[in-house]
Amino acid sequence: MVRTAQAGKECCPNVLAAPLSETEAGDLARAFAALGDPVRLRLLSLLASAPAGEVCACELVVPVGRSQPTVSHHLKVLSEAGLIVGDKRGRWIWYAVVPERLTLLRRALEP
Amino acid sequence: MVRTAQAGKECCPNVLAAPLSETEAGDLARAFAALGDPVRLRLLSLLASAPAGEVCACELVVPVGRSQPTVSHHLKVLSEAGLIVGDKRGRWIWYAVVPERLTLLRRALEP
DNA sequence: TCGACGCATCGACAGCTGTCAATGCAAAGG
DNA sequence: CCTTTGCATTGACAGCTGTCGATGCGTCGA
Repeated sequence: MVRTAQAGKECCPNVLAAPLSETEAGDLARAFAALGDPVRLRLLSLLASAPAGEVCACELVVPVGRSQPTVSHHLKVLSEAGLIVGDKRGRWIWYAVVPERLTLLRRALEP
Repeated sequence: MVRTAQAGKECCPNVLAAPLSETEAGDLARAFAALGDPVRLRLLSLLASAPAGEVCACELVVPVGRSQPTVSHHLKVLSEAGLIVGDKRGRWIWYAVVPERLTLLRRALEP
């Protein structure tokens, strides 16, 4: 497993500090690409701004105005990018953001 | 002189604070999508880590290992996303990052 | 057991994207 | 003037991506 430094001190590659290696650039690019879609940004926003910090997937379809399969697809993309996690409870799946992952991306853009 | 929107409060949409509108999401998504490519991230990184803060376009082709038209294309994408600016001097064009733009994206990911 | 429900997967399709060779174009330099 | 140089644009193409309807699969309630 490619444990490229998890949340720590010299934790993450920084875009603005030194030239990125190809692998660093590839990893970061996948994460940013996951943010590069308006529907996914809105999904992320809906999850983060929910009082409970998590939202049932069934409540995400209407707000974003896409079909259920499309929403499911976007949730998968966000999930594979490590930006959200899903918790299955009975028939429902509750999704929540992974703040550490967002922090890592924010750090990558720090001066 | 651009004293619009007192820089502090409603400066920029935040993904994690409240549900994004479609236009906000679209605008942010375009910016993040520009970061969603390893070649563009490396270009950005090369510009930012340059001692002079800017780099001649002619010095970007070899490091990223892509053809000159491809590099030109990526520079255009970054430029249209407001992440970099080009300054033409004689035959050369010197590119530099726009730190304010990156700060705005970082803010969008703040808790 | 059975039907309804929630979510994922599949198949298909249009549109977008990254890439390069060829070409165009403006700015020096001769 | 003509040539060279640096960069952008064009045309073309394969691969990826967002989208939806149809379908499959597991989980509950009746």
